[in-house]
Formats: sequence, C-alpha cells, structure tokens
Amino acid sequence: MASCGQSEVTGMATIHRHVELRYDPVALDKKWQERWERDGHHRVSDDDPRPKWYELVMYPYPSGDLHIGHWYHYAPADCHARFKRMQGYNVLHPMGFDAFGLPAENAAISRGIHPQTWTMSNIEYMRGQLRSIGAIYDWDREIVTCLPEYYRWNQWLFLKLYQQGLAYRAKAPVVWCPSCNTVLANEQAVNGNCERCDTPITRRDLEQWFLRITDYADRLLDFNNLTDWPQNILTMQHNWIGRSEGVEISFDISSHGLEVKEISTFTTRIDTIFGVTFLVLAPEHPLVPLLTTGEQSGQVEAYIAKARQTSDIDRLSTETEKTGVFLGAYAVNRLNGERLPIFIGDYVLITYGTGAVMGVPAHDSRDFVFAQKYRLPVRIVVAPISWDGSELAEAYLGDGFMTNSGPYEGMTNEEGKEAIADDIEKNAWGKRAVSYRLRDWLISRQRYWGTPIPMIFCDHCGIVPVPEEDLPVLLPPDAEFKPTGESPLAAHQGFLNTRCPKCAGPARRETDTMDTFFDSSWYMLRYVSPEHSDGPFDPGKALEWLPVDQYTGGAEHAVMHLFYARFFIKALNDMGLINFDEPFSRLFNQGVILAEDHARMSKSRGNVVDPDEIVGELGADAVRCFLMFIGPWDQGGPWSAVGINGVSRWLNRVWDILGRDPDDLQKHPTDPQAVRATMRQLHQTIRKCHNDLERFKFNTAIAALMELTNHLNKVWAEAAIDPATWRECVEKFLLLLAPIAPHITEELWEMSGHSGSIHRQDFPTWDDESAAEELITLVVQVNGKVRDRLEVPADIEEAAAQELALASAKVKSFTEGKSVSRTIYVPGRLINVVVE
RNA sequence: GCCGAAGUGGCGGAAUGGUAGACGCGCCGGUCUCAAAAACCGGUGGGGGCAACCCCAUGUCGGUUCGACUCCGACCUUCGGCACCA
Repeated sequence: MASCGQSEVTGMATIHRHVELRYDPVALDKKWQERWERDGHHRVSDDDPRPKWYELVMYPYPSGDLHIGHWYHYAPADCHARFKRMQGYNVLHPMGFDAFGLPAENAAISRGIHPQTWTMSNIEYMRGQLRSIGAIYDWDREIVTCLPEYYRWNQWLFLKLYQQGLAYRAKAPVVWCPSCNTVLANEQAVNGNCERCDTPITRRDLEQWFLRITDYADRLLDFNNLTDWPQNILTMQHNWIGRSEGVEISFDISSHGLEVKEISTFTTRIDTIFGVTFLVLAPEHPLVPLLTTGEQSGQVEAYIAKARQTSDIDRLSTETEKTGVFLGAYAVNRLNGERLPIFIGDYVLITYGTGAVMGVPAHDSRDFVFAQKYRLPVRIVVAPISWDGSELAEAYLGDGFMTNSGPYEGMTNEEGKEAIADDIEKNAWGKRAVSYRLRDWLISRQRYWGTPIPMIFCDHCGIVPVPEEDLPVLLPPDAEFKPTGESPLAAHQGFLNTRCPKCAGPARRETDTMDTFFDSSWYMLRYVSPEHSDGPFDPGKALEWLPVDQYTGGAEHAVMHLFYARFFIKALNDMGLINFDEPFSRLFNQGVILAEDHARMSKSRGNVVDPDEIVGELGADAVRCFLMFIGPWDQGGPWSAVGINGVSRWLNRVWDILGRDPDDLQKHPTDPQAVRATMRQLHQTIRKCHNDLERFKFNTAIAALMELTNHLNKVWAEAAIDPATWRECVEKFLLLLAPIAPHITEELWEMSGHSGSIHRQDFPTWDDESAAEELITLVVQVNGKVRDRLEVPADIEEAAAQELALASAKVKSFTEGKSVSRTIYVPGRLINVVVE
C-alpha cells in the first residue's frame, strides 16, 4: 500500500470521473432530502392503523466522523426498513447517539475541550452526514444519551434495579486499566489488555457497583424465543455463560482449631474424589492467612505479592507454568480420611466456583503438571479402557471404570458421579451445585463522562438511594478531568457534598459513573417516546412498538451489548414495567467493510475511504447501491473505488431508460413473444427482489434488477414490445429500485407524471403464472456429463423427454455400443441417461 | 489448544444435490471521433483442435450418489470467537 495519502485521494477522484453522469445525483440528493424533511416524510405516527415494524440499527458513538463502515451498516438497513414500509408496515427506524464514553473525556484531557462541547458538536456534524444517506430516520425521535433527559432514566432504572436487589455494592478484585485509570467490565478486557487502549490490565480490590446478571444466567441461556438470531451469537452467549453442573464438596480442616472447619471446593468430576492428592486455593482466598504456618509464611507472602503484580495477560495465559506454594497445612478428604497438603496457586481463580480446587492429577491436565512439578502423588481412579496399570504420561480425561475408589469400585464413572454425590449430600459434606463462568456485571467507572450513579453515603444511615423526585443527579459541568484513579467527581466539592435524604445530615455522593453499556441496554425503549417525562418510556407505546422486529449491528457485541440488553428486558419484565421477555426478535449481523487492500481500514494504514467525498461526486444512491452490491451483507468485503463506477453507470442507464418516450415503440410492429418474455422477466424479478430483500440478500436483488434493465435495453433496441408493456415494466422496475436508491427513483417517479412520493407506494407483487417459463433448456446428460441441450416446452412429459434425449445425435455418440440401464428425469431441468 | 465460519476466473461475487462462473469490475476487439475520454456493441476460466467438438477445472485427498461448489470423513489455509472456569 502506497503511503502517499494526498496523491491517492486525487487519484481516486480521477477514477470516479471515468463515468460521465447523465444526471446530477448530487442535486437530486439535496432536492429530495430537503423536500422529505420539509414534508415530514419520515415522521412516524403512533396511531397508524397499519401493522407496526420496528427496525433498529445499533446507534453510533459520536466520534465526529461518519466513515464508510457506518454507511455499510446503515444504508442496507435503511433499504430493508423502506422495503417493509412499502410492504404496508408502519415502520419505526430511529437514530440516536451513544454519547457518553471515554473518547470525549480523552479529548478534554488532550485538547482542553469540554466533553459536552466535543460530543455535541460531533453530533451536530454527524447528523448532517447521516442525513446524506437518505435514510428514513425520524429525527423527532432522536436520542442523545449524554443529555439529562436521557440519563435521568438511567438513574431511575438503576434505582429500580437497586430496589429489586439487582444492583449491589461489593468489594471485589476488579479488572483495572492503569492507562485509562478505571475499572473495566470483564468483557472489556480483551486478551488481558484494555479493549480501548491495549494496555495490559491489572487487578485491584475496590468497592464497586454490580448488577446481578448471574441471577438471570439460566434464563439468558434459554434461546427459545431467539430462533431468528444467528447461531454463532447464541453459541458465544452460551459459552460466555459457561454453565457447569457439579458438586460443592468440603474438606475437613477442623484440626487447625480455626473458627472455619472446612474448605469448600467445586468440581464437575466428583467421580474422581478418591484421586485427590492435594488442594489448591486461590492466592486471594480468605483462609490463606489463617492456614499458613509460620515456617511457610515468608514464601507464601512473597508468592501472593508476586501474583498481585503479575498482569492478567501472564496470569491467564495457558502457556504460563503452573506454580504454587505449600501453606504448611493439611485438610482431610472425608470420603477416605486421607490427609492432603494445601497449596496456593495462581492458576486457581478466586472469582470462579469457591476459589479452591481439589487436585486430581490423574484426571485433570492442570493438576497433572502441578503434581509433577511439586512431586505430588498421582492416583488413577477412573481406569482408561485397556489400562495396564502403568503410570500416565498425561492426565486421563475420558470415561472408564472406577478404581481405587472404595465402595464405588467397578462402577462406570458416570454411575460413580451420581452415587458419590448422593452420599455426599446424605452426609452433609457438600451438595450438587451449578457454577457459571459468567460474573456479575460491574458498572462503576471512575470517570467523568457518564451517568452519575444516584447513591449517597451517609455516616449514620449508610448507603441511601437518591429519592426519585430528586433525579436527575446532574453531572456538574465544571470538573477536573485528570485521571487519577478516582472519579473526577470526587474532587468536585459541590457535587460530592450533599445531605442525606433520610436524616438530612451531611453526606457524600457516589462519584463513580455508569458503564455506557447501561445506556444502550434499554435505548430501544426510549425511541418509542423520546419526550416522555413520567418515566423512561410510555408504557402504552412500548406495548405498541416492542419488541424490536429487526435489529442489525456488528457481531462484536455478542457478549456485551446484546447480552446486557437481554438481561435488562428480563429484569424490567419481572418488575412489571414491560410485558415481553426479549428485546430483539430478529437479529442480523452485517459484516465488515474492508479497504481495497483487503485489510481493515485504519488511519495508520492510510487506507480509509471517505464517504463524504464519494457521495459528493456520485451521489448517495450510487454509494448505497454499491455497498449492497459488493457481496452478501453478512460477509462484508473490500471496497473498490473502480467498482463503484459499475453501479454509477447502471444508474445512468436507469435514468436513460426512464427518459424514453414509450410511444416511440408504436412505430414498429410488436413481437408477442418478446412481450411475454418481458412480462415473464418482470414477474421473476419482482419475486426475486421480494425474496432477496426479505433475507438481506441485496447483492443478488440488485443483480436481478440489472438483468431486467439489460433486457429492457435489448427489447427497446429491437422495438419489440408495445408502449403499455414498456410503461408497466419501467414503472414496476422503479418501485423495486425505490428502497435501494431512494433519490433517483423519487425524481424519476415525479418526472413520469406521478403525484405523491414513490416511497408511499406498495411494493410490486408477482404471480407465479406470469413468472413461469414456457420453454426450457433441457439438459441431456450421459452418466452425469452434459452432452446436449434441447429447447423444449417447460411441461414436457418424461416419456417425450426421454425419446428426444435418446434421439440426440450427440447422445448417440456416447451411448453407441453400450446399453442404457436407466434414465433419470428431473422435470423442468434435465434428463440423465445412464449407460452400462 | 477448543469452538465457529469461509476457501469458486485477473478481481468482487452467483448457483432448492441437476447447464459452474449470473451480475458487476478489469481486460481485449469493434462503432463513434482528427484524436482521446465517455457512451454503445461483441468477446473474455485453462488446455487441445482449421472446425464440429473434446479434455481439465469450485483449497487438497478420499467417500456417498445416475449426478457433488453443494452432503459425509480427513487434511491444508484464512478469518472470527473463547482460552487455566476446576
């Protein structure tokens, strides 16, 4: 990739001029966008008698510039929404801004602009860019999450969640980004690095606000109402929740004379309980300081200190050697009375299960390497098939018969699991339990540009929620943004100091703000009544519009936004605020638009495509068409500066075709066969467009429309059809093209003498009879290889087809001297002659 | 390492188990032009043949089938996701 960015841009502009435009698309964009706006063409009424269709796109972050990736997301989605509208739906296709978040604050720090100023001016600019798409957004419904009218309802919802016990404060080891100086959600730590700035993350113990999403783990695992979601998203959510069934089993430590008499561990392999030869606790486990003997304390403390410093990327890597330190203490396995040494090891996570594991080196690969390193015994208790009693080279993870297992000897390990679990429960040594990989959702952020968490700390009353009538808790405009690790709000005395709502004594406000995923977890509800001031949404309107019928956005939100939104809707449903259980009925993930060099677009690579420039030259319709034409929407694909000329030329031809006077055709005799063929192709095209647009297969829909224009050009050149047929064809064609290219079709609709907008017309319908072929090309195969092609009536009978096939000279040359064993006939398709 | 998706002309891509390469880009030839661009018309997977035609070809190797880009198995490559979850 050449790095001379400047000359490349001019080079690209030259390429565009390879098409000489016969009409002025830029003028049309302006004319119609203004007129649609003036006429309130895109305003959506709540009292429309037609069935509703809520088509939602993931709203953008107002970074200040709409790039071609936004176009790739929004233009096809708009086409689909327009298509549904022409099908007779009252379509809500709203747009807004995900306006809180770090970049605004970083701009404030690096350039001295207030986040509010930066964000709002970006929004202002992006509104104009979004308008250039020509989409049917109803701007009266726009939402901007950083405005108090929106975020007060974040606070309101937070209070509701708190009342339900779904929001709580806890000290927890949290993911910390030392560069952003804030806590991150688990989901925002990517490969041990901060999602935003790529800095290796560390852990910190902090008092934080959490949402109890784990309470909903099982319900979030129920995908029965999500049959129209892509399977890969469901799989990701399934794995993210990571439900495992097992047993919590405790080991006796009463001999240590502590208040705590046992250590609890979680295992999915209780069948291996007789193979336990040691225990490992997470370094952060609360029993560690109590159990450590004086002799070992030096080593243990050093190990803990080191584990704290180790970045997550090292600690979580499967490559890292498993290390640990003996505490000097022992526990007893109650099933066989054995004494087991207790270790700490950083491969045990405090956040999963009970923070302690039973070490079964024979049947767990991690325990195996740990045992080897510290020379701990390895005892096989589930015998591999045809095991000869020799030692293992690696852990055996498969099934087998129980051995060295006391009363359970000889059972299959699956039977053993149940029998042992039963006995453990009978003796109250533990119980069957379910563990989840999923953690509660940490929503506290030590940053300024977010929704203040509406909580107050009072020395007398403890944690007191801000009363509803005191909302919103406004973000003070005059805060210092320097990231110190504490929220900037903590340094703002005016914000910090308040009165306790209960006792009216002096109190302090919570100074953390909310994760912006909180905002987007319910924004689809706000669009139905963006002005509503008695609650986050008008319940009647929510009832009317939701759930979202079609949601589109990137797959990168699989375990974050999409997951959180599902949780919110379930929680709100439980509170009786809404009456549905899933926010998005259908989900479609569009792919990623790549640069011409097939790499991801990035400023550093210098391969970014600027949509404004191309729209300013070729018009919005050409860009819309080309983005949809590149390939299947869910696959994404490379942009091509030359390729867009193809659709531009095509739109030129469309302009040309519609500009012809159909009466010119009267000067020539009409060919009835050509008329039938034309009508047939029209109906086939309508059918194909309908089916393809329904399923987001824009590329093949456009290809079919191109074929129709090619056909029309041909019959025009031959003057083979009559003016009435021509008129019907071009009119229906225009309607088919309308959702794809709204500006040119609106202009041509007006020019051909129609009053009213083309976009208020019905999408054309087809009938299969008119679309049916009269003649087909019957493929004749011999042993599966094509040997001849015959023009025959479409409804030809098998016997007749067989006779024709066998009579073919070409077929004869391949069957000569051989015997025909049978023929296979596929009606309307082919006949295959099988010889020998 | 595990899970998932995808590999088709020079390029983007099309094909309910039934004509592989629709549509478009690019390229080649022609028309128009003083010339070029644009536009329009025609051609365009590889190999062989004067030709009619024939052979080969959808990542690789097998399999199922009258027939496989499509279904099954193994492998290779690319791209996503997860990655000590006991």
